[in-house]
Amino acid sequence: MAHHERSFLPDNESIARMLEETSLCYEMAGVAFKPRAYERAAAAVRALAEDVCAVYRKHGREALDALPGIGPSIAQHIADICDHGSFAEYEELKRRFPVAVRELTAIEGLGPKRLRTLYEMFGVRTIDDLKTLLEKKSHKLAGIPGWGEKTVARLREGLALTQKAQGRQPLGFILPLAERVAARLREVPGVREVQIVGSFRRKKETVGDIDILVATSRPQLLAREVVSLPEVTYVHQQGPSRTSVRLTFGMDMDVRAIEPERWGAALLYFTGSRAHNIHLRTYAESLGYKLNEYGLFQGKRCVAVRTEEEVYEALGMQYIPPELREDQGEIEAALAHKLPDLVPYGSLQGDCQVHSNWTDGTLSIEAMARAAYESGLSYIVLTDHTKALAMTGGLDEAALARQRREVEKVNRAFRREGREFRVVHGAEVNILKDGTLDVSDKALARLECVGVGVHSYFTLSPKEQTRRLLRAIEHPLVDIFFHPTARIIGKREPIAFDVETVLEACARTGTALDIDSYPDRIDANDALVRRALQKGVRLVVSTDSHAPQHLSYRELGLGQARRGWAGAKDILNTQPVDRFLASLKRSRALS
DNA sequence: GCCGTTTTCGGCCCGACTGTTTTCAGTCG
Ligand SMILES: Nc1nc2c(ncn2[C@H]2C[C@H](O)[C@@H](COP(=O)(O)OP(=O)(O)OP(=O)(O)O)O2)c(=O)[nH]1
Ligand SMILES: [Mg+2]
Ligand SMILES: [Mg+2]
Ligand SMILES: [Zn+2]
Repeated sequence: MAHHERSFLPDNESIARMLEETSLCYEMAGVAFKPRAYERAAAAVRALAEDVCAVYRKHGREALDALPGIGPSIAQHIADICDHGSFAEYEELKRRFPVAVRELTAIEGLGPKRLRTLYEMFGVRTIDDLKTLLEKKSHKLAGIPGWGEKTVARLREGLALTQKAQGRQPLGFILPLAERVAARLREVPGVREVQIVGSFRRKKETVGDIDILVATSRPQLLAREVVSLPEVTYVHQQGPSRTSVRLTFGMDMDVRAIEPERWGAALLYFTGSRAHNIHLRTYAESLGYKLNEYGLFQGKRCVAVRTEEEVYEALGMQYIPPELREDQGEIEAALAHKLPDLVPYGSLQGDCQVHSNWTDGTLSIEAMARAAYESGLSYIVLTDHTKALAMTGGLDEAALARQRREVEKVNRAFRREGREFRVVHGAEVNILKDGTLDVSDKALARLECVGVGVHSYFTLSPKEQTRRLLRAIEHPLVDIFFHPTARIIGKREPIAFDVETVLEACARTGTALDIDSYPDRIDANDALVRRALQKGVRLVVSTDSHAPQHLSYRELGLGQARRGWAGAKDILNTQPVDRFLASLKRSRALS
């Protein structure tokens, strides 16, 4: 085939969406098992740090086939997408169901089967079509089997609610709200234990809803209390064991009640992920067990239920930390007793990216340092912006020199007080369009730690962007590559570059990759961390704090590091300051 | 369509809530 190479390759997200659409169309068609296969393949594409098309171009179709959940057929489909923008089966399904399946099935209560009826009987292809049908022609639905009055009313409400929904939100922004609701539930009589579970417990970068598990002796009372919480604006469902509601800030909340004795099995179920649960249950079945939220059973006999540890143990596995439960190889690793020792929470000794009011931070260097000290750290790297970021009052070489004297003054104060804390003088230096930096080498050499980041020219071609990043990473005085994709969740797409090449450059030069923990950055994220570790890249965790309350975001960064299978030894700032400094590129070059 | 857990061919997680189809389908967690 004379295949002309497309210059703008589809990104992983759009490929994953095509695979999901295929899955939904097969569900509409009533085909069994293929939907799950396409759904798994979509998840595999999303879990990839590299562009799947780049993998295909570099390593061929076999490399796609080797990915878990992707076999020969879907590998060919992906190859076709990369080469031609689509694949035959997809086009065929879209001809049969020329319907906005993802948008329409996102409506609460509307799934593939009902959508098929709406399309085939009333020609509903879009949300607007559905609105018209429900607003102006709903009499047409009367008398259709399975479309009673209440069903139609629920669909109408579902549509309105879905349009008002906020969508996925950064974990760090929603966590305080979820904790407030959880605290209220702890006050309900009969309640023994309350835990926020689902994607919160797994520390996913964004959360789609709030899932709360409650151990209680009085489930009915709990349900009544849930629906009368002040934050609740709508009740989706209310049964003896599960209540589902919409909250004031546009998120849904699922509360699951369970008998206290069944805590472990229920926690396992409600923590997920769905893919992890399915895999675990399938494996349990192969051993002759049945696993559900009430326990692990052999016939009628309950084999394990009290704790998650018991359940994993009974299945012959190591305990799998929640952050790994994505069906990305953790079950196989746990069976082989080869899970990594994940970096513990609370194990950071320093914060590698902190701003002061010398640029766009809110506090003085000293005040920020004291806040960091109080929060339990023993050092921060002060990383104010440099001059190309004019709107932040970025520092030039002279200002950096003045700032150094201030840093030393603060450090002397800590020493005088006998407090084990120091400010490391660094900067967040801009990578210019051509990969050069906006500060002279002489000034960089005088700093103790230099981080670089992209703050401009976000939309260069992947080739240009890669060349730009390589030049910065290869600079001998650059220690850390900050927020590597520069994405801002909900606001700015990640920059496009050749991930493999850039990570190899980091590994080769000893440049550390940053996990920026600010909630709408989370950059590097889980997928990129995992790929970086496979390439031998070293990491740091930073908060990008501009105010003292941001310092606690470092635990989110650790959560993401854990999701990327990182251990303490992979993260430079789990070390005390001397060893941290000695492990930076600039020091290693000297020794 | 994928995969090796019993199986390279045969099986694919399991349960809650809703509406209305008197026995279950659809949707969702
Ligand atoms: N066994 C099983 N468990 C499921 C299924 N769907 C969801 N769960 C469990 C695992 C999920 O983590 C948990 C909560 O469901 P959610 O839909 O809220 O998903 P989750 O919180 O993982 O992600 P989210 O951020 O809400 O999109 O319920 C399923 O199909 N089967
Ligand atoms: Mg959830
Ligand atoms: Mg949920
Ligand atoms: Zn920055």
